[in-house]
Amino acid sequence: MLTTEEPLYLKIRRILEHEVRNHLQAGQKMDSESRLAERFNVNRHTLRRAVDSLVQEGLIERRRGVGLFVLDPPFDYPLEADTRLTANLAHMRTRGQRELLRKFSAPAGSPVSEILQVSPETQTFCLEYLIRTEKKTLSLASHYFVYKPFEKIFHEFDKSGSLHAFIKKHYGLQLKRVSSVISAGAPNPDDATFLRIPKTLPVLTVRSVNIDKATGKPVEYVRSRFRSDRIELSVKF
Amino acid sequence: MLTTEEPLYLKIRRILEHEVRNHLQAGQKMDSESRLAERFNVNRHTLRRAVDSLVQEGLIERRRGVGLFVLDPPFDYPLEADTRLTANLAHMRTRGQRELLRKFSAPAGSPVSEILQVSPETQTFCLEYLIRTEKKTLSLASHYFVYKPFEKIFHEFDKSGSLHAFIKKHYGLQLKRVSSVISAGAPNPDDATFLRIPKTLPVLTVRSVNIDKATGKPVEYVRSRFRSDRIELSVKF
DNA sequence: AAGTGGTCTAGACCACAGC
DNA sequence: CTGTGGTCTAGACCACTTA
Repeated sequence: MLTTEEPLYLKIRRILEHEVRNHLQAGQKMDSESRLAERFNVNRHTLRRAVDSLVQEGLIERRRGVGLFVLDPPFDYPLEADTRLTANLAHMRTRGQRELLRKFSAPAGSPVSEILQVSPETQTFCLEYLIRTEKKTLSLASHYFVYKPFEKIFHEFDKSGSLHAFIKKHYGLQLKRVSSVISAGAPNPDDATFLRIPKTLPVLTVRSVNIDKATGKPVEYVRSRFRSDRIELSVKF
Repeated sequence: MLTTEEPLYLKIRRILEHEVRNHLQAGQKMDSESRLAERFNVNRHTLRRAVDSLVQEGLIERRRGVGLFVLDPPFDYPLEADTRLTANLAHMRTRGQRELLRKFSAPAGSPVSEILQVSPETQTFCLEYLIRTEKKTLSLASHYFVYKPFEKIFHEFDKSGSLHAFIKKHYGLQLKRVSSVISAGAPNPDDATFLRIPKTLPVLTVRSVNIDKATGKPVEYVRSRFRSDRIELSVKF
């Protein structure tokens, strides 16, 4: 079937890559593997190999039982950080819209309970936001509080205003960030999906604790995950 | 043939990886794919998939028409999530020995010249250190200075003391860090080699500028790259 | 229940390197 | 020539997601 030519799966790969980059939108669902195999008149294994290489390069994503999906193109994967946005770590300002992704309530569990200094069984809740500019996803922020006195936040806070302003207004507490810990690593699957990035692109994770200025007690635990291709963090001294 | 277990090719992969890492020498020829498939009682395609992943990780190499060969570096592949050290970003202290890797002198060039506020042709030099504890590599630090008044550092400074103390003693300058920018990404090939990490493990990069406290002029530019599996950064407020 | 991606088998032919 | 890795096909069953 071949005559010292380019392998079939590479040809298909190039066609698919072109379509993904130029004609499909990020997040869009693609044809299924069977359908694509039919279309190119190849065995599904051959088609699969082409898809493998696109997945490997982070252009598309497989979701088991669901289908193939286009990821955000890592076009702005530049050597230099000139196109990258800089988030100010001290104020944790990321210019961008905030969109509530999900909120849920659960027992504190292992990492959160120590940080908020409560027992692991204590009910807590979490507000999770996606931050983006225009159509570009930037980061994911998870805010943890103990449920007990702060349920008003869980039930009444809407994204429009400032979270800390809401807390000051309803609880009279002024929050203060005491420390942040910065790490880097592969995203967990959920985060990768929401941030629309391949699992090969690292995320910058910032974990910080906000205390009540008056009592010094921890009130809020924030875990933010930034796309490392679009965000860098700056610290002033 | 399967019972909700680990896929066959992953089991085989683990066995092969163990053999390659522990029982085979670098450069050694391995059994052929057919022979290995026979040995594990699997189809050649299944065996091939196991081999694929080892090739992918750079442990072995395929030579068409010849065979499989073990490659040189049996890099350790650690997932040391909880054993991570924390470096204090404010003082940039990383507990560990510092070892001079290389030093060189060259025109400032594109990124350095703007930061040190000199022309790109201005001669500068760089001291590069590897930081580690015991046998564990932690980070890589590159210190840039303009050559003009600071050549004494280049020629006389030895690793034993503190760099900033040396500068204060010989130049009467007190350095002050003004800002740091933190980013994450894949390591460049050189850095990966010195840090002894695979290209898939992200590094945390901190770029900071130290100015002369008196004049406010930039004196030193430091670029540090930390293994993201062993180091996280902490910032106090 | 239907459709999707994930794994595995069986067999075939090819291009390449070395004897 | 023989043996190697590289590609391709055909068909099967599985686990997972969604409706």
